[in-house]
Amino acid sequence: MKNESSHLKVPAHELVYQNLRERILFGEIAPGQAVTIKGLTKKLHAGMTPVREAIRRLSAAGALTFQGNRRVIVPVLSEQNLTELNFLREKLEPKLIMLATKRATPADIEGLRGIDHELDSAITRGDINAYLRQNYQFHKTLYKLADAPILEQIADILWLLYGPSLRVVCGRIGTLNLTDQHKETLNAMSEGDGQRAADAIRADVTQGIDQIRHSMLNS
Amino acid sequence: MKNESSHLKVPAHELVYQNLRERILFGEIAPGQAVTIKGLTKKLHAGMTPVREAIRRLSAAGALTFQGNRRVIVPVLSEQNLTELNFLREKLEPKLIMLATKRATPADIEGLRGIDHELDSAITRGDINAYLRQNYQFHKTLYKLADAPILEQIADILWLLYGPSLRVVCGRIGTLNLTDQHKETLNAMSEGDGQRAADAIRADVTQGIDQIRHSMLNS
DNA sequence: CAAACTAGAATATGATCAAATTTATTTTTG
DNA sequence: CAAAAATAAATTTGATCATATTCTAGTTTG
Repeated sequence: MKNESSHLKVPAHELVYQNLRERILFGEIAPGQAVTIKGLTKKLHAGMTPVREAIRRLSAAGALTFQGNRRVIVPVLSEQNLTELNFLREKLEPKLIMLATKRATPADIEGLRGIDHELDSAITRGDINAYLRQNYQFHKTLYKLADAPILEQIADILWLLYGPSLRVVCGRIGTLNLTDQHKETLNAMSEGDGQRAADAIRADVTQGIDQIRHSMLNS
Repeated sequence: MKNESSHLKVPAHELVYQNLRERILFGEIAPGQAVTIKGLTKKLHAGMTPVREAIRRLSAAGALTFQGNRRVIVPVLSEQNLTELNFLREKLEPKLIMLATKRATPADIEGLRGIDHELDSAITRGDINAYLRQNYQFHKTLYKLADAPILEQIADILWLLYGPSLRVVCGRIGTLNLTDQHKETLNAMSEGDGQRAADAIRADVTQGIDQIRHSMLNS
């Protein structure tokens, strides 16, 4: 007899990982800020081993970097880093959208509209945290629809590199100046026009990176 | 004072990571094969914590995957995975070559010719292990020349996904049927013709993936 | 100014406990 | 009775922690 899908016990190291990942992804730990093992064990009420493993996973993804000695920080993006990120996201996201468009059901698209609506609401409320989470959620949902595990894996990694800086930008310029191409993307998707959806998302990506780049210049 | 070696203090977890990474990258641990913590502690004469951390890092990169329960294996690529890998490598490698071409000195190109020569030698000797290492070395050297850390990071991850299967192919068809576009790449580079170098490397990439795909079909 | 000291953080070990797989044993059933 | 199924014991492996050791950086002191 197998134990059905009853109680799936999630190990501590996994929980710590997810917790820390979100803190980084949504800018709770700012770029440049150090992360210590001791500090996390206290903050997260976890043992040393789980924290250690979570840090290793995130540094393997580039979300944390070793600073020479034994210090670990959330990396600060350089101008060149942004160019590289833009290059990759500009190729990846349109591809993922095209795959997603082929597979999306009307219900899927409806779900995406719901997320986008929450996103708009967060923008008008000026709720940065909700904006970041909904924006991520929108893209992440598309990745899952695309059903392309390796592309999704890489896209996730890129988001970990790019997310923290997005928070910095929003903290600086607020949410009101933010725009997105999600409506156009969704309209194209519901017509099954993958190419147009891809173009829209490419604009969305580049716009996001440019906003970070611009914000970095006058800082 | 530090008495003995003024060498850099490389932590055990780093050594274990590098060791395990190479074992996976060059197919010493075949796709589908399981990796256990206890097993590695014995084989590598290391403690549990370092082994554990190395496994986390590699599974964060996708070089190891959790198989439901608590079993960890080197993943077996599906047809679709190969398509995704090809898509990414086909974008990445040409870009890296173009960047490398801009920065390469004659000495750099000479070094690459040396590696390529070793590679040819390995092919004619039928030395699969040397072939895999020199082939990786060739590309890795180009990545470093490009001086684009994020692109390099992603390229490294892709290599971890694709390397193990390359070994399987070579074990099946030997090295004699292998070809590469490295000569053409190097000639183009030394003329500063990044576009031509990019085209050559794109052919190299696609050819490599196709060889895996073909080998997978009749297995 | 530099050598010695010190505090704190990271690294590493091995023990312990829990979960899962394997093997052995018993029970059921055709 | 033998084959299959179910159960129980044994073994392996993973998760976590407490503890010891090693480094690093900062401070004191000669």
